Amino acid sequence: MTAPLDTVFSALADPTRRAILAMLLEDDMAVTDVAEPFSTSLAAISKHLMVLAHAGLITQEKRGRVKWCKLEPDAMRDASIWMQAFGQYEAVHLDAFERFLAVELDGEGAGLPRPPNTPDQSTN
Amino acid sequence: MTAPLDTVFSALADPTRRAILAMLLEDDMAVTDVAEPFSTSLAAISKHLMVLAHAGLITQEKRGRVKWCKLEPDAMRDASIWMQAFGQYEAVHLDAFERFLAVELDGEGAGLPRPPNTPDQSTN
DNA sequence: GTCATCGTCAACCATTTGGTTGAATATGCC
DNA sequence: GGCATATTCAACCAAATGGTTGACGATGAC
Repeated sequence: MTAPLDTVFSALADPTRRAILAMLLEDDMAVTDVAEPFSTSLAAISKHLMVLAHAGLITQEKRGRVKWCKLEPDAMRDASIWMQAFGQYEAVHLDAFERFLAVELDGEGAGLPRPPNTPDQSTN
Repeated sequence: MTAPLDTVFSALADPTRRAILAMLLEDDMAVTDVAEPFSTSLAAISKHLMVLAHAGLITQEKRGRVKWCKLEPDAMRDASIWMQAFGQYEAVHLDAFERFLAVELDGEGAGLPRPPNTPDQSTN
């Protein structure tokens, strides 16, 4: 159950959050340690982490009094695939790509080329 | 001069805007035609188009009294690459996609990103 | 010239977002 | 128990976002 594209893309739209994800690429981290390099308050970072967790981009596990944050790169998969439909393939290749998509994701939520008239996926 | 990741990701965070991009995958469209399938006002769609243009995801050209919108998939490139930096460590699930990629397209340096450590681009 | 069409602008509104501070809740340590 | 550490909660604030409506400037058609 990957988070909706809305949630993932908007989580990624903030530079602080992207920087946090990059930090977590190295290793799991405690909330306090995540916050350390930033000049913003701990509470603000805590909120950012909640946004990331809500998007599925990280998971958090409390061990003792420390809450560990773990990167979940899989959560980017749908968004990444969605983008590649545009970024790498010109319309020529689209048909093949759609076939791929139909198998890989089931349409819902991807909002892809399924012709117009599907302005939205309710999951906001 | 690709738009900063902030701008691109936040442009993509809205379902209406993603739907618009998907429509433009088919063909260039006039503003009025872009707006047609949506229930929101033309002015609202016009704003969305401005956001997309600002992110570089589309370009607009006025011919006569009609303003044509054209998809600019290249603008997603940096964002796409950024995301793939995370995906590459658990490429297992991407196998199918990569096979598709290899067959359908010839790399074009589009290959997977340089290793982590390129968390962000300062250009905000 | 007149009229309809295309699209944006301006003013407004409600909601969300990213930030702050200070208090509160766990939990570990001695 | 008492204190320090780790994290969130609550209340607040300013700015941004997505939407609306009505007026307005261009442009094409007749």
